[in-house]
Amino acid sequence: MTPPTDDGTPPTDTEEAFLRDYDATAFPPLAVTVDLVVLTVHQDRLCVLLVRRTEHPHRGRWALPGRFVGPRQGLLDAARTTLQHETGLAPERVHLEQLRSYGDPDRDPRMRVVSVAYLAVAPDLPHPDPGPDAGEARFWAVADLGSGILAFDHDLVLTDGLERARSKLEYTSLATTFLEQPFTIGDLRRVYETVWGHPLHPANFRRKVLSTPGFVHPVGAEQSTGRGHAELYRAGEVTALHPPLLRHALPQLPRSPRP
Amino acid sequence: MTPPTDDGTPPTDTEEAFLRDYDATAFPPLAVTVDLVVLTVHQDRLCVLLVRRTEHPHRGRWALPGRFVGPRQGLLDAARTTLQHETGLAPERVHLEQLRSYGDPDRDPRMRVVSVAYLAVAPDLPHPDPGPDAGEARFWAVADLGSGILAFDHDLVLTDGLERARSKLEYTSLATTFLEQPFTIGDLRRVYETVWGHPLHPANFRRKVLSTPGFVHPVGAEQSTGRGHAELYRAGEVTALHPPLLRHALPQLPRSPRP
DNA sequence: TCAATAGTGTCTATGAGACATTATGCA
DNA sequence: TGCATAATGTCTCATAGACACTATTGA
Repeated sequence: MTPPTDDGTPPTDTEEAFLRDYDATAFPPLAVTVDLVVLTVHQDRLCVLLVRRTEHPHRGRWALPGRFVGPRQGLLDAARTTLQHETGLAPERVHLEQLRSYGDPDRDPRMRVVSVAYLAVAPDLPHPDPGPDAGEARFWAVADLGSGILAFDHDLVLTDGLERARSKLEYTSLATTFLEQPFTIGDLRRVYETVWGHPLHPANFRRKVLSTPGFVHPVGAEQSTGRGHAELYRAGEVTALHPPLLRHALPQLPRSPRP
Repeated sequence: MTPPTDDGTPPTDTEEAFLRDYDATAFPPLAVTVDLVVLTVHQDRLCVLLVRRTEHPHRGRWALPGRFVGPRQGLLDAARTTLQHETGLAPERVHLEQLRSYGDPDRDPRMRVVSVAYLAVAPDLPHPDPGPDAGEARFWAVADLGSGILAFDHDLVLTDGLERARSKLEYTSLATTFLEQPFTIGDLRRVYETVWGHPLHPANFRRKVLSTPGFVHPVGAEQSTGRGHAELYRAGEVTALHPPLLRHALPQLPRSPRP
């Protein structure tokens, strides 16, 4: 890391003197924000939380929820605050991880803004409940969003977030965070089918999930709503799946009618 | 994204007027840096590029190479510039990807600094060649670095970079970027063994690599240095490996002597 | 001649993929 | 009664993992 190009300050001897004389305001103005890709599955549709911008720039357009990072605030703190503010969800029920950062010099017309994006996965909300002063916020089905709709470079951020989520279903137990607990194997399979966008073979999916140690555990009860019966499970303690459940597998063929 | 808390500016009507009156200097001072985890394999050892700091803070300690991002500079540009400055490597021979960002408010004693870390993988250099005015820079074997050695939070950044590299060997063709081309299957196996830190079964490794379409292609020549003979290969066009080469596999058992 | 590595062949156990079948509860 | 889903069982094929064996070169 090279020192900043502040001019005229001769090198000092001790680190304390260096820091005392350090002129941080000599840097060109720059801001750091966090932006969130909050995903959920609602009625077998993959949905993302969007907010309508009430201020310039891009006033009136839809954008990912986000905020400026406070002067003494950590990045994850800022992401958690945004999540709480926009959804009201208890933080322990939401998966939250850093996605990547976006720093194109012209991505924000106001000034140089570097955005650290986070991916959040939440269970389906009874009411998608934005906070009191959060303005208009709602979940949109990802399939209904064309390109060029979102403000700033949020189309790109959303694309990266979706790919991260789809990829993490393969080798982690992320899918369980889309669900309320307890859930059935069929519920879990529908999460995979919805996020990946293609049907899976029910019998083989069930066998793979139950043969992966620590993925799910039975709670010893059954659900009798819906068709037939279904045993209930809770999420296991494992986060990394060995072996992984790979995409591009198990297209469900229509069954030929029996004679 | 909420608007900045600039006080006293009444809402304007058009986006142009808003941007004209926008006071970016009202933000608290903050800087963005890039830091690089540059990995290579030298003499069957996994090595990382470190530079000795010539300025406060942490003067005299070793750190990951990095720099402040220029006011009109993209993040990847800043990472490429740092790589060129510290190694003199042609950028097309180096794999470079964003790792993650670090934003603890106290990670730099000078001011609030958010660092965007990048992971670079380079082939073994004949001379680890730092630039003209780059100061002291050299590759260190990762195994020789204890914890608490590096400046700032670079121990954490290095740990994350190593895990990313180890993980990407499993499901991408990243390993080939550690090698000069052409290379032998044994060279490729030694990269895996060095980065993962445990021996692999030579015969099965060879079969897996050659049965993964697009991973490597034979160049139609043989190498006769070293023991025996070895066919030469170049990296294929594939970046994602299907199926992946999983870690935690193939410990090489010592062969019992034949009677 | 020996040692070390490259490369080939083969056996077995496991698991993926496909499909059949039965059980259960709702319309 | 019919249908959709849950759940179980079974068959086949591909491959991982292990190991034996030969070939080739340098010490």
